[in-house]
Amino acid sequence: MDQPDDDRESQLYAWMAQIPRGTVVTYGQLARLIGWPHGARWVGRQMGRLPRGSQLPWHRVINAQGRSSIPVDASGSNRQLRLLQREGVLVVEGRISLRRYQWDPFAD
DNA sequence: AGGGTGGCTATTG
DNA sequence: CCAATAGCCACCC
Repeated sequence: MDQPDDDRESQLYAWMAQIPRGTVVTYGQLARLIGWPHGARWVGRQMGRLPRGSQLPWHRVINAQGRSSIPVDASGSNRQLRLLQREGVLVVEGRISLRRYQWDPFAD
C-alpha cells in the first residue's frame, strides 16, 4: 500500500516547517515521521529540489552522523553549517551533537 | 524493462 | 573513533 508522491511531499514539507530554529533533524527521522521508514535517501534528494523561494529550513536536515551531506561551496566552506551556526548551533570539527540539537517533535 | 546511482542508515569489525 | 557492508528504493537514463 503506497501513497502518491504529492502526499509524501506535502507531509514532508509540513514536518519541515515545524523544525525550530537552532535544532536539527536527520533524513531518516523525517522519513519515519512521514510514515516511510526507508525513505531517507528520497528525503535527501528532495532537499535539493525544494520549491523555488520556499522558506523551508532545508539546512536543519543533516545525516545520522551529525554531519552535513552537502559538498563545500565555491568559498571552500559548507553553506549548511554556516546557516546552522548563524542560528546558534555549535559545530565542532564539522560535526553537530545530535544529543544536544536534534529536534524531538513529540517533546512539545 | 533493467541496471546504476544517490544530500541514507544500522550494524559489524 | 573510522571503514566497510549490506539493506534500502525512487529516480534517471
